[in-house]
Amino acid sequence: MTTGRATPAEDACTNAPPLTALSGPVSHAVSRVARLHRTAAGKALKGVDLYPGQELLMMHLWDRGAVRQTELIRALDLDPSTVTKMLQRLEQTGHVRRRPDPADRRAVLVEATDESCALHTAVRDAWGSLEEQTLAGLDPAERTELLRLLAKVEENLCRETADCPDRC
Amino acid sequence: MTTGRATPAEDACTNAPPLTALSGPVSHAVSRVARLHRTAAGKALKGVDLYPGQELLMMHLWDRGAVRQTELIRALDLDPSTVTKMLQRLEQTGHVRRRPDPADRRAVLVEATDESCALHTAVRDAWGSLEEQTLAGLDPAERTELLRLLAKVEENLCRETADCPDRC
DNA sequence: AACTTTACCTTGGTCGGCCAATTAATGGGC
DNA sequence: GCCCATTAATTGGCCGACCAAGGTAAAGTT
Repeated sequence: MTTGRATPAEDACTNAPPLTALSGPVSHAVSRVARLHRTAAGKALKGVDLYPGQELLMMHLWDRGAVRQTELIRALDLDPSTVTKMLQRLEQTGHVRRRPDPADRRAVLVEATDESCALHTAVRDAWGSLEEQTLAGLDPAERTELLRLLAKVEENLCRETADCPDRC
Repeated sequence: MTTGRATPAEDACTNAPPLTALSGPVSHAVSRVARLHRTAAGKALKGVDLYPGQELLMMHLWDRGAVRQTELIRALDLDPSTVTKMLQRLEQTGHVRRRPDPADRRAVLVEATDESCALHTAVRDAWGSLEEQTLAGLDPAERTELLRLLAKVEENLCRETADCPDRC
């Protein structure tokens, strides 16, 4: 099998019977949709001085006020180091302020700056239109069905991964 | 409003009426599912010497044999620079080989190395079980429905973003 | 009180992604 | 034949995300 020529693309490896797009249709779809969605979010947030991902953190701060970093880590389900670095950048761009927690000298309290509040509505609108764009052409029944199925999938992935002590 | 205590979390900003989780339910769900899915893929690929994202590129190479980089860029819908860097790393780890395209001196032909073919089935199995884990508890009708809705969403995001000259 | 464990955060490194700008080769119009 | 637009890749810089290790402070044990 090493010397035969066959069709140019075939037998590159073992004479593989199946093909990419069929091996995990939903998995592939999730990947693509996620990246497209993130890109779209990035564009929607273009004029807001926020990078995709930061808006979720800011939303949480706008909603909950001053919180300690651990809370963000749990709420956004991110790695601690990720949050640290995001906050460093957000602090540098003036969207966030950090101060030591008087009640626990290990902890840090984080809150949105007053200036950042100007972005609040802009972000809300951006996410609104993003949601609308995402769901265009889906009737209400389909939307709730999609949400239900995604929730189920999320639970599947979360449970089996088993790194969610309390979120599930 | 600076001195009042109110509820601890409220009025951090404008007295915002709505709240994070409600602003874009599907968008949030997509984000979370995507990250969980990616993490799960990473774990499944842990013993395979591949990082999440690389497996899709390799799958394409295994399926199609030697292709030029442009084809990967279009097939995976990634930025050219992303593909370049991924290939540099994959080349360094010995999974991929690059050689100049004799027909076009600008282009580069990429193909999976023979060694990488050992991973072929492992990756296929990993994605198979990942797919199964993702869809656990969904009956066939729900699966096809999910797939259909995701395709619709993908088209929405792809069309409006309008950076897909031919893919849509 | 002294020791051990646990919790909170940071640092350094690596990857996948994007954008902007560059180089090099091809191809079309004239 | 010559110039110019197009296409193929690369480089550098940035961000989100992860892991592994480290340092400090709090809580629990004995």
